[in-house]
Amino acid sequence: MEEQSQNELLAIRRQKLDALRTAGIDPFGKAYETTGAPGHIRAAFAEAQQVRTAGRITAHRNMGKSHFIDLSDSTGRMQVYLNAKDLGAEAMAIFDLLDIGDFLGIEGETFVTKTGEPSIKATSFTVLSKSLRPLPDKWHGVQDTEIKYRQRYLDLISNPESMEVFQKRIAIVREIRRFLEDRGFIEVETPMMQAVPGGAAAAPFKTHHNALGVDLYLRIAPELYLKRLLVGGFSKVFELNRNFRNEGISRRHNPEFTMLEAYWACADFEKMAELVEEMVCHVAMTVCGTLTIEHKNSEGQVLRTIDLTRPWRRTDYSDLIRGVVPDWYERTTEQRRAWCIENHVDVTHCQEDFEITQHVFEKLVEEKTINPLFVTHCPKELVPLAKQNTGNPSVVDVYELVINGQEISPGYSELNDPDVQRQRLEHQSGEETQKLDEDFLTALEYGMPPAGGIGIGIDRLAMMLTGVESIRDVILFPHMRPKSGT
RNA sequence: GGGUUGGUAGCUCAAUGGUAGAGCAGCGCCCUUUUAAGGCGUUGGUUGAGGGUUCGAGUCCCUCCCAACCCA
Repeated sequence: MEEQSQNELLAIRRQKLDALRTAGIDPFGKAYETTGAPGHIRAAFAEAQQVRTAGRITAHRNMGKSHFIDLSDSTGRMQVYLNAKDLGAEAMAIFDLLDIGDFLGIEGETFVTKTGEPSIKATSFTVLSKSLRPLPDKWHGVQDTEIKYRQRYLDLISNPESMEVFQKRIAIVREIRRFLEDRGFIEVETPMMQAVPGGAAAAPFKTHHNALGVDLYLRIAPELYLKRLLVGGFSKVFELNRNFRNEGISRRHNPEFTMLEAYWACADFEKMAELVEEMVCHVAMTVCGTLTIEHKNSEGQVLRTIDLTRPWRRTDYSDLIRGVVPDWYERTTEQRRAWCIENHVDVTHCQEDFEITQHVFEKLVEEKTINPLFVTHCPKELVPLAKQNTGNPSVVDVYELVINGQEISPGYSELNDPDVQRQRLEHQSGEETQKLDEDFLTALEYGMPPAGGIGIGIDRLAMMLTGVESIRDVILFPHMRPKSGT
């Protein structure tokens, strides 16, 4: 409060607030019926219509006895024309107490100005909410990344391109749900607080339930619960919600992120690959209107173009490795290590063979793959929850979908042999291991149908489809270190 | 955790170690079809925080905080 009274801009707005109250106007008004949102009226514009709309004042062009303002919300903007003759001196005195940022309801008739702008000629206005702080620069918007992320509302108000990205993300999620429901998948909700954080190998967030006196973990994946539902008789299920991983924060990682997992009884990883291919193309067409996605830099130059045209490439994991180092699988561990050091792929001494190979894959295949690529038959150590290949038990029947240099989606033929599943979970090796969920193994013993399963990182999918380079740009409120003293 | 870059007015940005500036916003005046409206005038700063060097620090040095990017 002290800080506020020191700032002239805030003090002036508070003076106007008081003046509104003195004039008998409630600066924080009540419900206001409209005939449409600003953007909708503009999009379906017709002249000489009586309309009521409401929005935030985002621009003010003062011509003396007449004024133009823009009213905006997430639907867009609509210009309103106000003049002293129509509104009267009393109303104009109230109007003088308004600022950019205030919420205003207006009633009037639509017309087109002589410059061709669809407008509403106001016959009355209603103060809906006073803004006590000035908005960011009307032309440049918010550029400071810290403000964009910490005060996302300011980013949404002043940067239309940010609003557009989030509208697209929302549409992507909606279209995925629609797509799956159209194909008979049922959306379910499974625990986010789990006694054993299973289904993936990642550090969990720990919490405590007081009444039960037990530690619980925020889920790192819903997989083991969705498979219990396959046991329970659901044959097509999905869950589209948050996972939590207590790991690093980066351009590609947020501690909480959105994941789609879907399971289809009696299907396999190849059928799931088909499904994902169809789904991503459906989403791209409905949300972006194209299968050609351009990623541009801040100057508007195209950095890369992603072509989602079907069919997508499917290639064996080992063939991709051989594409990089033809005699990779004929080499000894030490020879592989030596190759990595020569080629600037970081390896450590505690890493096992499959991990070294995986590093080569990530650096020299994954990061360089822009167009969709299904990488099939990965080493079994990487995927303990998938069925082993009958012809080659060292690999599993899975795909890993790579687009835009990132893993977007894994798909498995799900392992449903309880004994093999126990063994695979108990004999995991390497850096990452999963905990044993005994009840999950019990469920498998009751019998789980063969099934295909997929996961899709929704944030990364949204990044790919909207052309942004940071996961923070597709998450409304990305995690930041709390600011001390505030 | 390590490295690089940055933090200056409400916002967007300037400023060889030598009086902290501009545009927008704000405030005042003019203007009844503008749209980054225009014209004239004008207010606004503990330069992220704290130390140090110096006659003098936004600028150089140290510590810390926050952020972005790269690496682990």
